[in-house]
Amino acid sequence: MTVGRPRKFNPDDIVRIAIDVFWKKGYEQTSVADLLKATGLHKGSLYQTFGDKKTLFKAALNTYYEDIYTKHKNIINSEPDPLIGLKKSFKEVLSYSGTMGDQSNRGCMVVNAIVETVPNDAEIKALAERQFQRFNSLILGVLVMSESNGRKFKYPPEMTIGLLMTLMTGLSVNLKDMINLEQANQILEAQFELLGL
Amino acid sequence: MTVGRPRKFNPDDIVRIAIDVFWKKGYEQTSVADLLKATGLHKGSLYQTFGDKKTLFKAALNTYYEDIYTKHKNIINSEPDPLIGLKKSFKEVLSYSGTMGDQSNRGCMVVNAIVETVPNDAEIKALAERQFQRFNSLILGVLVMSESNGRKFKYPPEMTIGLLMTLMTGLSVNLKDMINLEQANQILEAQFELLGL
DNA sequence: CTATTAATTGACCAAGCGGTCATAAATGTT
DNA sequence: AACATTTATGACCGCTTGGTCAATTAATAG
Repeated sequence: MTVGRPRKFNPDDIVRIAIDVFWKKGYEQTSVADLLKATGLHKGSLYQTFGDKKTLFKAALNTYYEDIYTKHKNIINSEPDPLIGLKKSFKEVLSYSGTMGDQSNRGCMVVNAIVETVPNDAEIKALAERQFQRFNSLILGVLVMSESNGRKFKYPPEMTIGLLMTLMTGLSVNLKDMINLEQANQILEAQFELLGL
Repeated sequence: MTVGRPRKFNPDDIVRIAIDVFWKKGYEQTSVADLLKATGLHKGSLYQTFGDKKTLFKAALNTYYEDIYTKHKNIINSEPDPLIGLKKSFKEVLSYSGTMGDQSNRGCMVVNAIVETVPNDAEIKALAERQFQRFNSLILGVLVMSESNGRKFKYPPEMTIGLLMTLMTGLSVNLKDMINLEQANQILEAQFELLGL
C-alpha cells in the first residue's frame, strides 16, 4: 500500500528518545544537534517527520503525559480499593523520574515544562493546563467514589486534590536536589495521613 | 578619592533590574540584549561591571534570595508570637511573585532556577542548596522555640518543615497557570491547619 | 524495466548568541 | 595643563542556533 521509500526508523521510538533528552535537559537547553545525536537521525529526516523543534517537544510532552496518565489509571484499577490504588500510584510515580548520573533527579517533565515555558509559550501552557485538569478529574473520580462508599476525608475532594497535587508538584521540584527519594516518600505518606486518605 | 571616570549607574540598581528580567523569563530565555534593553546599559559596561551573563544571574539570584529571606525574618520578628509571624510571612511571600500581564505568575525565582538549571549547572545548584538550607534553619528556629514554649505540633519540626517547604514549592509552580492566588491561600491555610500550626 | 513516490543526506543559510576590544570621554591628582 | 585612571561606547567576532533545500537513494506499482 505504501508507495515510495520506507522509513528506516519508527517515529514513535524517536519520540521516546526525544522525551528522554527533553526531560533531562529542558526545552531550551536541548539543541537540535542533541536530538540528532541521541536519535541517530539526520536533520532532514527529523524535520520532515516532526516539523520543527517545538512541535517535536509538544509531541514528546504529550506522549510523556499519556504514559504517566495510563500508568496511574492502571495502578488505580488494579486494586480492589481504588483509594489504595491511588496512593500506590502516587508513590510509584515519585520514583518514576529516576535518579540520574549524579544524585539529582529529573522531576516530572510536565512540571519542568510549566516552569520553563510559562509564560513564554501559550501553546505549551494550554497543553499543560489540559493535562493538569484531566489528571485532577481522574483523582476526583476516585475520591468521590470512596466517599459514596462511606469513606470520610478531612476535606472536600477539591481541597484534597489541591493539597495533593500541590505537594506532588513540590516534590517533583525538590527531588531535583533538595531531598532524596526516601524523604519524598515520607513527606508524601505524612500528607496522606493528614488528609485521612 | 575615586579616580577615573565615574559610573553613570548604580550596580545595585542594575542587579534589581536583572532580577526582574531573569525572574520573568528564566536564565536561558533571557538574552544579553534583553538585559541591555531593560537596564539601558551598553554591552561593555555590563560586562566590565558584572563579568558575564551567568555571574550576573548568580548575583541576581543571590540578591533575590537575600531580599526574600530578610522579608521573612522581619515579618517573623515583628510579631509577638513568631509562629503567627511565620504563617504571615508565608502568606505574604505567596503574593510576592505578583501577577503579570496575562494572568500568569512568575513564581519563586529560586524554584524557577532550580528547575531550569539543575542538573545542568553545578554552581547554581550549590547556591540554591545553601539558600534552601538557610531558610529551613530559619523556620526550624521558630518551630523549636514554639515547642519549648509548650506548643504541640502534629509532627516533629523536620517533617513539618518538609511538608511546608514542599507545599510552598508546589504553590510557586502551580501559581504559574494552574491555580490563582486565592486558591493558593486556601491550600496554604488548610496545610497550616493540618499541621496544627 | 520504467515511472513514481517518498526518505536520506549533507551542504548551506541567516540570525542571534555571548563575549571582546580599541577608542573616546570624564574625572581626580600633580 | 598634563597625566593617570576608570568608564562609556559601539563596532566587531566566531560560534551556535533552528531551519531549508536540491540532489540522491531506495522502495513499490504498473
